[in-house]
Amino acid sequence: MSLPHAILTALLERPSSGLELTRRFDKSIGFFWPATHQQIYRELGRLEQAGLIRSCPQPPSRGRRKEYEVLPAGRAALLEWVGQAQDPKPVREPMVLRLRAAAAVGGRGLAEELRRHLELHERQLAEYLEIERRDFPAERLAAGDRRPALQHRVLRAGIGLEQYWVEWLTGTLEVLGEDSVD
Amino acid sequence: MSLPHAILTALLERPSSGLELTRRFDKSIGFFWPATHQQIYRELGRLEQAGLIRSCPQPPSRGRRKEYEVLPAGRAALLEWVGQAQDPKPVREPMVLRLRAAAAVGGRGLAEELRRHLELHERQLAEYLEIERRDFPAERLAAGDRRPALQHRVLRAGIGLEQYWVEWLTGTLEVLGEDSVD
DNA sequence: AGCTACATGTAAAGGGTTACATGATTTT
DNA sequence: AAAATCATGTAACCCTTTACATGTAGCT
Repeated sequence: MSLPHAILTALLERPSSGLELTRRFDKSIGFFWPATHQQIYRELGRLEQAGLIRSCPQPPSRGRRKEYEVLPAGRAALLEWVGQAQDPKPVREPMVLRLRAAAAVGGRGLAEELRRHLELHERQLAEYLEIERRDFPAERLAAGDRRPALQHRVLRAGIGLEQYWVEWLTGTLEVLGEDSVD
Repeated sequence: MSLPHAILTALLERPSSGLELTRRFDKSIGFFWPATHQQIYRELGRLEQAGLIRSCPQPPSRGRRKEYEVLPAGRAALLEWVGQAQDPKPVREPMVLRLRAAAAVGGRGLAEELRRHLELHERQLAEYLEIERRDFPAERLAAGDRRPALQHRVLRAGIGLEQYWVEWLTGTLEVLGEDSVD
């Protein structure tokens, strides 16, 4: 049940239409919870029916822009969700599986894939670092108000994860390169 | 399409019945691709129909143990999958979302949740390190044959990820603790 | 009027999760 | 024989993914 709460958070940060939300997801919240426009429209409908958000009172029609904002009940629901006990989502990482499969059956093409992934993760890392430079310059970090500090921790989670994969992939390529893989 | 290949890998390492596979998943492959017995039985049926595995020729009946082994076609399919181009799975991490929601709406209960997750990740890390001590003692690492080295990289992925979450959660708790969170 | 971009939505397929159902085997 | 346990399997639900469909607005 993360998507509806991700949407509530995004709408609290700024009221938006469905497509606008989709685009904002693509470059911020979506880093930790990606969603397509289909998912977002469906959830917007449910959230509105549940009375947690509302669309601006306009005659609704198919192709017309609908702007949503969070109602007090939505804010309350989000606040409750924040403190709920929820176990961490289990990891699902196919690349690691493929390495294990390669250990069992051999794998000629794997090194190339590892290099490709390394490049993808390096690119994502660079994007995160660029956002950090732009949104969290040194002086703001010293200021000590809580909100930017928390948002910075969110970004830091992404940075650290990408750094980790870069490191792991590099080390794995070294091991793989030590002798030819049949 | 990772689950069928995870199962093929496990069956190559050792032919097993469905329930046995489920238990083995719980303590090795499942660390990177968890699966319940329902998923596993469903996939075993599909893999058998596809001619990638076979069950020992016994009169099949509902409650009787069925042992599966990989056929040559299955090994070939796995080998092909290993080298295929597949983008990394996008991250989905609710805890990071919750932190971002807390930045927007406040969050009294979050610190407790962060501490609970910290403990869970510390426990998982300890389990991985125990496995490493048991299965990859120093002398085997020096030997230089490839297969254990690759399997060690798999375990190392888990260790590094858990270490990372421990570090991130610790740092986040510090930021959160600097002042009270409303 | 036709074209393009914008915006919302529907449909179908597949995987994961949870709860439940049933047959076989072992234990008491 | 009853109970507990092992083992396989069904069913329903939800979420995600992909492809497609429809309506609106602005421009030429």
